[in-house]
Amino acid sequence: MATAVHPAAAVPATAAPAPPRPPPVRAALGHVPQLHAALLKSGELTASPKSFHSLLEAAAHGASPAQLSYAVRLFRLGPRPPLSVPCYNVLMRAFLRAGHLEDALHLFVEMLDAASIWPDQHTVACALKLCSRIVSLDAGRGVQAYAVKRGLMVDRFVLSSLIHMYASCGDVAAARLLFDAVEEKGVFMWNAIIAGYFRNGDWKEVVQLFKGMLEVGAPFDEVTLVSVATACGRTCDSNLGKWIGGYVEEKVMLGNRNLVTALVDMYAKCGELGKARSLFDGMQSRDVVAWSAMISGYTQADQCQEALALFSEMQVAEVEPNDVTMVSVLSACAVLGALETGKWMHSHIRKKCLPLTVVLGTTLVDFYAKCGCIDSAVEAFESMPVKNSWTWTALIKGMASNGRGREALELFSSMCKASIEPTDVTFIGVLMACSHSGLVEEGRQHFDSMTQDYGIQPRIEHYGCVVDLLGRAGLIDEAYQFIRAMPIEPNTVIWRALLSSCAVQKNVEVGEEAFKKIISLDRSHSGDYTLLSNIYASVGRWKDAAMIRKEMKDMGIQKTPGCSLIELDGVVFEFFAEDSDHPQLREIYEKVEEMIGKIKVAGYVPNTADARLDVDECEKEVSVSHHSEKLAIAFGLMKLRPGATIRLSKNLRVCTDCHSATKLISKVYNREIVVRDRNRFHHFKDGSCSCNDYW
DNA sequence: GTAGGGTTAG
Repeated sequence: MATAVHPAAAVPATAAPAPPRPPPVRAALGHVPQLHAALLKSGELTASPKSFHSLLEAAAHGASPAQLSYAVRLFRLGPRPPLSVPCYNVLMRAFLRAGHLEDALHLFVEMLDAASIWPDQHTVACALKLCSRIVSLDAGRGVQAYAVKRGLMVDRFVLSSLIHMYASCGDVAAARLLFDAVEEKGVFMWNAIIAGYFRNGDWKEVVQLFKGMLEVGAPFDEVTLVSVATACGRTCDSNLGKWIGGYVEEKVMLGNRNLVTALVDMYAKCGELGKARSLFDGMQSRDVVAWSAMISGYTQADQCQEALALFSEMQVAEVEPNDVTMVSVLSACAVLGALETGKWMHSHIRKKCLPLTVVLGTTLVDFYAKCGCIDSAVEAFESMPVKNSWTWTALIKGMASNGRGREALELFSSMCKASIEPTDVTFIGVLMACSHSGLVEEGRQHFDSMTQDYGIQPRIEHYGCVVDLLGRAGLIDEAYQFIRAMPIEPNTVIWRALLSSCAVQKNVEVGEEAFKKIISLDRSHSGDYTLLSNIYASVGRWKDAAMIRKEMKDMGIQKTPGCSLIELDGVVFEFFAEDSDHPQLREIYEKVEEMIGKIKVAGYVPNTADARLDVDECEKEVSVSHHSEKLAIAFGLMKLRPGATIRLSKNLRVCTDCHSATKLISKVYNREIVVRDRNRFHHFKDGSCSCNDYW
């Protein structure tokens, strides 16, 4: 092998001694031109390939575009010694670092074409990185073929880069084959393979791999922990998650913001909101991702008020929210039915020109639909540049729950025409549409078509929709037979759907049967007893009705407290039945009395079937009048500007008494009232409801 | 001479 001879060594001994020169140093950034000039002047630049390489590297290492172009001129124009492979490598790395992928690619091709240049393991590692960046499996395979031909597959940098290339181009299986074949795996390889599974959302495999690492004592670093902690959150593996949390605290890694954010996310997803929050509060600096992680933690844990409160704090801290943050806060608004707050979020999105991504747009559609503003939902839907099956599904479900079944079905057929593949959830929306609008035949057809035309196996939720569809349409026996023929074991949701249909249809026999089934699975749900009792009462079997209520009382089954939410000036107020917490309770009760008095004149007769059990008969009327909805409506009448729509959302289904009362209130007070219950919307106007009393 | 990470919807 030829050895590069330093020109100084070739100088005859008799010649005058050369002045002492500093050894080729890597110049500090910014001193490149001076170094360049010095080397030119001494003649070393062209005489010493090593010096040229150092200068090139010094120039290429700089971060600025000016320095990179300096390096390119040095490389292309010279004066310089003949180019070596390391020089090419230096420039290629610089192109990659600067994100000039095309230039890097051209340089690589140039190397392959040059007669005297043989790309080495450094080049190959670089080229593979390039393939990962441009996500080109084909190019990556080509580079691998070259590496094999040149016997470079023993180099651990080449192997790591190759594993990374396959993993980031989506071929995790190929990455895994290579990975498994390597005996001595370093952190790079472990992180590359973990990142591959991470990218594919294969959280379980990420966790498995890490457990394997711990077993064999493989090395890991903070980046490994970020991926694994995130995966623990997604798989709810709180044991491993806590182990990582403890490790991070012990090893004093809490200064790593990404890692702590991953832990915040992990704790929140494992249900440890308190732990997540204390980590979050202890962070030295919180960027938008950290805030978003904590906010989404609250939203996903159904602590929506906390999510919105934290968003306010984020604004006080002057951290600009991004599209991801807005997704979480809008979902929170959707859950709370906080229309005004959500509208503010929407205008904020517009004002800040945040990108209307598919996810954000879908969240907006869902938000408006869940607030009963179906027209705004349609507007948001139409404004989206890109929609996917989630977007269509959100609107279909929104239409369905707002009682616009026909339109939901039309949307579904437009969706199919647009070649957007429906999913299992889409069909839940379609079946809900049929069920809420009494479209029995269409429902049957869609249910069959789902399996036959789309190969989607019905889940228990789909069966539930069909039971609901048949039962509410009065086809109780068919619904019952349908349940008996189900290939999967019916759960309480299925039997409950049947029971509530029986309550609507006053069917004692099947109702008793459904009740028995429910009790055998879960006897703790107060609503079931109420429904059966109501069925008895509706056919005049008062003794049986009373017996069921006594049974419930004896067993100590508590009614789930009814809760209604109403938003006023961006603040969400919560009302519970017999609420005793509100500062203006007296005025609210007076307003309720006024309301009841006025609607009685219009024909309202209290229905005490849903009254509390622990009061005597004459108090029941008062008890019913203090249902959370009536308190919230009274509050709305007191506080909202005249004529404004009263919107509330509640945790249970609307009871019969509140339903008939609200219809009359809408007429007597000439107000639109929109109530979202746990299943659907009721738009009350002029004494009638959009559900046509079918709910 | 190597790579890499955290937040989002029906």
